[in-house]
Amino acid sequence: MTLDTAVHTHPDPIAEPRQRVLDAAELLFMERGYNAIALRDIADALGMKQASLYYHFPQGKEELYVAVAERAFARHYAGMAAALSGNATLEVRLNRVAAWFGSQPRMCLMGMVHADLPALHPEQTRSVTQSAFLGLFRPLVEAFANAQAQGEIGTAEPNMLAGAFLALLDALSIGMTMSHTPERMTMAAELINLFLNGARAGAAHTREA
Amino acid sequence: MTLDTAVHTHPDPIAEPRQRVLDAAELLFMERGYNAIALRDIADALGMKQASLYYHFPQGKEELYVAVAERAFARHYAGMAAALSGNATLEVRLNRVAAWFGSQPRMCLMGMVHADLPALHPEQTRSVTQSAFLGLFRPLVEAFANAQAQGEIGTAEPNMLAGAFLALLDALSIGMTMSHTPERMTMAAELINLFLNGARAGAAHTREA
DNA sequence: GTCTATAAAGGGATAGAC
DNA sequence: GTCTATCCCTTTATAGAC
Repeated sequence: MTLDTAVHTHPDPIAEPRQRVLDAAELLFMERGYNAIALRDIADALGMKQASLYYHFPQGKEELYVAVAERAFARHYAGMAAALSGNATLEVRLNRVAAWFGSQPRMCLMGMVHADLPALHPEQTRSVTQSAFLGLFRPLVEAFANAQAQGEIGTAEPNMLAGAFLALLDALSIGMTMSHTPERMTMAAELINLFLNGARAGAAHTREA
Repeated sequence: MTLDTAVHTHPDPIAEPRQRVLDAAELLFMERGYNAIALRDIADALGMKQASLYYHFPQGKEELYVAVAERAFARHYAGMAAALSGNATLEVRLNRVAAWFGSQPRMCLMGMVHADLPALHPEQTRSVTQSAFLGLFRPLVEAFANAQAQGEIGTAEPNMLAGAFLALLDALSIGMTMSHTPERMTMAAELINLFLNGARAGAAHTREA
């Protein structure tokens, strides 16, 4: 399966510099958020002047941010599909997802939903939200629903499981940034282990029964 | 136990208007982040002019933000202590924590760490981080370590458990904002149930053994 | 304690040369 | 494709009247 995604299907000579801009912008936007980053910061990272960015993204900052987000979620759509494919157990799949997520530029999902999306025009907010749903949330929901059908885990709401799992992945990248990480993948595996044991055992929202 | 915290020990006639400013600022800062909120927004919410804020917080925006954060974490310090006190099971305690957290103004912890703290001067970053640690993180770490000593849960790293639990609480408030909530506390209880089952079962970071 | 007025800086965006 | 120059709006912050 072609994991290098649908982004550069043919090495369009006009599309390549655009990717360089997106790369630099993604690092900054995803690291510190839409409001914290000035176009000037991105231009500096590229060794160019702020005004030059308007050649590549005539609509300015918001267009650039949306393009960054859409591209990132498209990449995740492919990466998640690969991570969740095949006949492996849910545990193996989730560890693949964590590995994929960790291999990507840091993305603070919670911060994005909380602070970035509200700063965009409503239509853009909708679009980016949809991409995030398709790229990250839905694949997980389906994986959990699948595992339930196989009896691998209990009957907890798949939407909740997906949300909780994404929250843990999100926290993991932050925890890594802060604490002097005791081997990233070790902690990911421990977290997944914890999560899966919970999903296997409990399930239904009744515990007083 | 006096849960109305150590904030207004004596109704200082000079401290009250300050609290009103902090209240308005907290709602906005914690809801959308440091960079997204202008002093003007806060002044508007208070029905006053932007310049007037400098009477209460002469050092300006950063001082105001830090004061908001410190006060919020001090409140959490008290609220968490109350929620985790007594002889109840860990499950009851964690549900009390979730209830407490849900009763407070929304605070996007992940977004804060990710986007707000880096925008402050290093010394302030340190101070706020410390308050967050004391108010939220450490109490949970101790609760988990305690539960482990009692054999209530397995031997997973308490730091990791606390981080994961906070991440879930964080995601819960966001999930509530987005999806048309199927009863907030129900979902909290389900999440805690899942989390606890995981903590009870697994524990050690060895699963291939 | 709050206001008006204004300085000073920052950041998004446009025009036009090269 | 990138630059310089500039416009203009927003935001932080200060000065001083009331």
